[in-house]
Amino acid sequence: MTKLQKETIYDIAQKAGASASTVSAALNGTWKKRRIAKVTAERIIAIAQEQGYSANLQARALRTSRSGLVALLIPEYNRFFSNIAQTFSAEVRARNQCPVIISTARDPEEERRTVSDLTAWNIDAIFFVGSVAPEDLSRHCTAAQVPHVFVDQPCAIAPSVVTDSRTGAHILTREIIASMRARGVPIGASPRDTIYFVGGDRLLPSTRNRVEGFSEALYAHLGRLDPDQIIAQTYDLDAATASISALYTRLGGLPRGLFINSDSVFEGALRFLATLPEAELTSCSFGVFDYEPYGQLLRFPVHMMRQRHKMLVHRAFALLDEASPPVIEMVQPELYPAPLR
Amino acid sequence: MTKLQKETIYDIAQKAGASASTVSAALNGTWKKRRIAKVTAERIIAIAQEQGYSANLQARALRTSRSGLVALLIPEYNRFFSNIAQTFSAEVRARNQCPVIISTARDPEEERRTVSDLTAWNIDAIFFVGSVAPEDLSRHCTAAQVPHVFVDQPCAIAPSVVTDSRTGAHILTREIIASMRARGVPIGASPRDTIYFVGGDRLLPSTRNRVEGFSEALYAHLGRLDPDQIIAQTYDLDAATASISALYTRLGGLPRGLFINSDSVFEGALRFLATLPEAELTSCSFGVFDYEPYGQLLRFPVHMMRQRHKMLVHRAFALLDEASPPVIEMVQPELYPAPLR
DNA sequence: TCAGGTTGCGCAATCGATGTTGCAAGAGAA
DNA sequence: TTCTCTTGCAACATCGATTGCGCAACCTGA
Repeated sequence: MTKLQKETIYDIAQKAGASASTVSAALNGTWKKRRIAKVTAERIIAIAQEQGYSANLQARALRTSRSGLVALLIPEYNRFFSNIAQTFSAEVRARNQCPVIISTARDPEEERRTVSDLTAWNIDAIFFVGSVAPEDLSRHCTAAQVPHVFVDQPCAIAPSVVTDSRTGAHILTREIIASMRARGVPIGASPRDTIYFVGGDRLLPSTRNRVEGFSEALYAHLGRLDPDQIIAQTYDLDAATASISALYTRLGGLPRGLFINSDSVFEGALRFLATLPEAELTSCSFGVFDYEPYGQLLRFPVHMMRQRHKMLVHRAFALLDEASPPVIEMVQPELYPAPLR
Repeated sequence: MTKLQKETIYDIAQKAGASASTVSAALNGTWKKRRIAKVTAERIIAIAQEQGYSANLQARALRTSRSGLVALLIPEYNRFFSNIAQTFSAEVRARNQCPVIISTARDPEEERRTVSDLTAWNIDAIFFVGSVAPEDLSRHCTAAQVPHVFVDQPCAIAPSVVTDSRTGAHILTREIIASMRARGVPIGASPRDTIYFVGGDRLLPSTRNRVEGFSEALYAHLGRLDPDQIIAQTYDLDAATASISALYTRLGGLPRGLFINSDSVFEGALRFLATLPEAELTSCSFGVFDYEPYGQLLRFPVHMMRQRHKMLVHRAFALLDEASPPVIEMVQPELYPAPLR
């Protein structure tokens, strides 16, 4: 082992009998531009290698005001966001930058603080996934001249890539209806003989669109829709448990159809559902707007809409690269129907 | 909005009619030490606030050689690691530092590169979770004088906090045995009438310990154990699917008991299991060394061992804080028996 | 009134990498 | 031989915050 104090380009310069600027040029690849002799560059590179030199990135970032960091902000670590994170990391690495992933717990204050932190770090770009207050964040980034994109939750004043929630919800709802009909449910005959929408935050565009798609599809089939059928105040897991439980009490049993918004809501719902006898569960057709592999193995049929996380991320990078104006790009989700039994 | 060029302490200094050093002291709280008048400090702070000033963190880090960043390295984003990440983030925030989470895909090369990157960023501390080559990484960190802790996968030369896999596996195995006995399985009567251990990498300590706990418990009950019963080369999801499928073919059906190592292996296994008729599944007692809430809702009974992620993280911070010597601290996991039906 | 102490703050060096500018040595042309 | 290019490299200022040091003004007591 060498160095107690970390090595600098000056140390390398001394060892190579060159100046710091020459070393810098040799190591960061600009030596050709700067007319450094090939032999000199190679000698320096060899020495740096053997000394295990690595540049002080703060110094570099301070000088160049570019950090090589790209951040991803997610609300929490559920399956969907984790998938996004995975794809994101790979993509950033491929570009020779460093991915930084931070969860902000759906807290607007936390989001703002994090963005401030990141801009203070001279972050090169920020990806916002499912953020709560897009416009506000976008303004911050613009002020700090940080390129940014929104994923999954659109922003009116910045490029965004979102799942086509409305179409997806429409299709998923029709799937639930088909499943109910196949089981001979007299749709609309009683308050229980219809579909309820549970979870998410109505104030957020993605939930709003899902509610719309759901409503349209159900209305198209039935000609009416009770506002009671839509329970969408929060993505919170515990709240989901409570909602389903309350619905069960109110209806005197499970409804015949449930549209569940997001996998965390599904997980919350399952906590309550687990307490019910099997027959109750199999009498209800479930649709989940998210994909959860375990869903296909449950004791009751679950239809799922999978968001294409890879596509979302790829398109987001594309928009960043082309320094896109504020547009909203749609990506269609994929239906995973319940397996037949 | 203000500034196109970002503000510096010099700008603030000018506006406050003070020097940069005074501004610096006022803003970072050292003004008392530096005998700056309270009124001066407050005036400066007020101006900075109203200008929306935020310090250039590279400059600070360059000068102080402390970045305020704390990193967490995880192999991938599954449920367990995501939980760890969540707990970690909260804890780091509470300490007024910035959490950075990076997944390294169980690739030793990637791990090394990431550690180099991080030390180049003057990272304040690194948490390694489930890392593949602990000693090597630890040496790197020590050379770069970066405090670090290992979680879930122990390191011989650095403080570590791990789940007591051996005891946990022992208990889980006994639970599987009890479940088989309750169903009247003649344990040991035929190759199918026993338990198989699937998944994980035997070369890694945590898997090795689980294999040991498993073997002990089974041996204690049966007095013998066939090496064939242990299939542990990888955590890979696809490989798990293949392993279970192969096992099924080999035995001419599912075994009566399965010890499944980790949730990703479980997910892989389920892909194959989903293709089997229900009766096959309910004839097997499952134990999973990980916790997956959906597990309790599957069409067959699953016993689970939950790792206490919060405790793991808390203890890891404690070891860091006390600049602990290389010790291995154990945390007991919690049994989640299959719900009765 | 003067030595000694305290209070309040600014000067300038520094962290390590970058890039502009300029200088010297050699190659070719006249 | 002298003059112009080209090649190869070093000096030095710079990015923005931090911090050791020192200076001036004021206070206190003798």
